[in-house]
Amino acid sequence: MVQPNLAARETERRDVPVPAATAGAVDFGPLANWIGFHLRLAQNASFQAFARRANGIDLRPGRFATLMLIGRNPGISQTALSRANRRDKSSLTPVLNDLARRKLIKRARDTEDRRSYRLMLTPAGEATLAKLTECAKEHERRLDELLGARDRDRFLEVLRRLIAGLPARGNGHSR
Amino acid sequence: MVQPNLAARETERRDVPVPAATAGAVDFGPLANWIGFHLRLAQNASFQAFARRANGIDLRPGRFATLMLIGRNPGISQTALSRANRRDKSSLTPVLNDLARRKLIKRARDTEDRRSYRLMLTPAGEATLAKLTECAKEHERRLDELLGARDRDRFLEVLRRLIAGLPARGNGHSR
DNA sequence: GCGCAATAGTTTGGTACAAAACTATTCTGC
DNA sequence: GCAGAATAGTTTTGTACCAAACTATTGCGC
Repeated sequence: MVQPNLAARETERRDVPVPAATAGAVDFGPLANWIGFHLRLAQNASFQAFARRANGIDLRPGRFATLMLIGRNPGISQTALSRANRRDKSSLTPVLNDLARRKLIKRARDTEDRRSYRLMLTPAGEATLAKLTECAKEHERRLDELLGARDRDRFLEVLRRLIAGLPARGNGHSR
Repeated sequence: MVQPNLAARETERRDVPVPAATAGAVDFGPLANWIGFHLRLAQNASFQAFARRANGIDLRPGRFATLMLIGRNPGISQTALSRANRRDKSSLTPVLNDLARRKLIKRARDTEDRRSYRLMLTPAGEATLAKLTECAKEHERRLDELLGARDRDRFLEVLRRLIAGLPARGNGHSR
């Protein structure tokens, strides 16, 4: 807990004015109780744990939601997908290019509105999605272990409240 | 509940053989109940809400934690800081360069170990930190409104459990 | 002392994202 | 029908991050 001085090892060192920082403990100040900070850490930890689990597969968690949304909504447009996934549509272009290059999705021009694409999974995409879904289920099971089923539900509900209640980019007043 | 103003206004388009995707509702499948997905959305929303609030100031939320940790731990080294902030040390270099360029922090070589720097705030850095802290307090108050004080505490506790329980990069045994 | 492992920080290369400017197509008012 | 607004997607630019390779300094074994 409280540090033995690493200075004392040597013979008498000079009385250096070392603050706690250099030793073990770091003072987080108000950070220690702030939601935002912990949200970042938790999201990060969850993301990395999932990525580690899905390591055998060639896709990272960011792509997973994309694949799932396409699989569940065949024919969806890029704009609708980007809204559902809460990512800017411009972020989607390179992701979809990559997924198409790997033959996991197909992009067909909409015959009625030739501006849009209609996205859908290829059989290979379905298979990859199934594998990732399995990884995600295990991941969620791990989270359930950590949280317990009852806490988990409340936790999810609170997350939803935050998501709905905080003004996202254009939210609050559409222009 | 959460019915963002999608383009649902003009739902009655022509009699296109449209799957649900193109119209208003998107099927999220299992995503709708997965913690990881909602963590990402919540973190994102919180981050953006904070950034919006701190708009007058020239610093974004990423820098805020850095400044706070330096302010609370004067003389801290870059490595210790990166560990506390859970960011790779290489990410820190450009951030600190920028903060130093703006005269918000000072970097002094440690006289006893000339490899390390000892970081501390300048008076301008203290002032900026104070302003940001005020923004963060308001932000947290907003979160409290959304969550209620009781839920908030449980929520924070659950976040901590996640952070501690999920294997971070090198985690499992820190030295 | 001398070499070698460990440590502090930087550099390089790559990924993921957003915002704004751009192209192509469709819709609306008249 | 045609000018201009709206919409779908792409490109460009800039930020934040990580991981691995690198430099400089320190500590360790002998």
